[in-house]
Amino acid sequence: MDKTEQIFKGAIAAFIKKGMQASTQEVAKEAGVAEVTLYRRYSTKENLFTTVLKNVLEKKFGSRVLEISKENDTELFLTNIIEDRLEVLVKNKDLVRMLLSESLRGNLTDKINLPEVIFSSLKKGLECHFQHKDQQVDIDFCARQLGGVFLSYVILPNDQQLDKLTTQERRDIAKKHAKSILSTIEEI
Amino acid sequence: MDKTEQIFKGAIAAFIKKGMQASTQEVAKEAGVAEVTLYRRYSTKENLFTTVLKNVLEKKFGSRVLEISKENDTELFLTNIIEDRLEVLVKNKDLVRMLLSESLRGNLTDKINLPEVIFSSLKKGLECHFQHKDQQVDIDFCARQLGGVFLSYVILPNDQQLDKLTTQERRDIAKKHAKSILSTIEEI
DNA sequence: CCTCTATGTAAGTTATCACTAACACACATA
DNA sequence: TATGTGTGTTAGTGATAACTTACATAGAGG
Repeated sequence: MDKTEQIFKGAIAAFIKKGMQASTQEVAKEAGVAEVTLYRRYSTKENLFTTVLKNVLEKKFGSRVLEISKENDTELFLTNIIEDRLEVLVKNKDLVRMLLSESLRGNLTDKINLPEVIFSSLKKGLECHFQHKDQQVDIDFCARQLGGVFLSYVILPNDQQLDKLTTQERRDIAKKHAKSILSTIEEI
Repeated sequence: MDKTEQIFKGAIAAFIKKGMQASTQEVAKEAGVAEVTLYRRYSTKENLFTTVLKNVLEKKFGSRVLEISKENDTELFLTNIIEDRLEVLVKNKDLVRMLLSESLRGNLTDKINLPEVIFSSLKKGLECHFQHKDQQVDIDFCARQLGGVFLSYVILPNDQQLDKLTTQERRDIAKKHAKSILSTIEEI
């Protein structure tokens, strides 16, 4: 089996369990690899984690936002973007929570800072959509509302287990949020 | 000066800087107290932190939600609740971010788990308000929307420094969010 | 003056952790 | 066959941290 793959998986597993405080020993154990191998390949623990996280961020959170933003109907566009991102975030809930926890602590560089990444990608999508429609909108406010929706499902308790709902039920929820956000958008 | 006060302040300062990983040495230094004093009083680091945090949560985040929920006009009620909580959260932003970070990591007990505390207190306020009005509303969805607003301002990057706005500007923002939430509430 | 309580100082214990060094082995390629 | 590359094993270093122990001191109340 590919050793790099092995190490990445082990590092993520350890990272999810303990955050950046996960010891290299734990990572090695999870990965089924000698501890010294990690140092030979990545020199330091910090380098190991940033390497792994950059990779994960691209692979698991790769954004379809720009593609979605071509949809011309704003309510549909918002619904799609919420549905899409919500699914990704909730499917990787543990990972997302750890990334949020670490970025709140200021442990992450800009490139692996999830709030930063999400927020700017949302803004780009919104800009693209509304530019297309020649509509002037408070992009920041709108992106903040969208971000708030995601954060609420990742952080607040009691989630009616979003991943256990049917596709249609999830879509209904996304639509409800979309309508709410739409109500604050004023046409010129 | 009161030693207990001193210790609490030092502990919070250290906690804000480093989270629960702050060493007892650092706490002692911040508090201007001998390290061993902390152990004599609180036995363990964990006990020290939970004691301090319970105290802080009551003192700094004490809720006016129930009082506010008596307001009969729903838009006004929502605006007030958003304005009130947003001010508290943003004024203690560093502390809030640390509390969120630690609770995401599962390091906190229920009683000092900020998302838990905020969410349930919001739900209580909403229940109270709508019961009063004999109106049936999806309390969970509504509380989640409110929570999302708060989280978005605490976690997402914000250039427009909420605490630097005038009272009126902040109120306008609260009102905008309130209207958005109101739009999802249907009367019977 | 005596005693009790809260505190400080200083030293030490035990554990963990990031990181290194030395050696051995397996395998591929020249 | 000889050599280099990547890996595992084992041991070790130096730092830090939670927590303890022993002893000295300062102030309050009897």
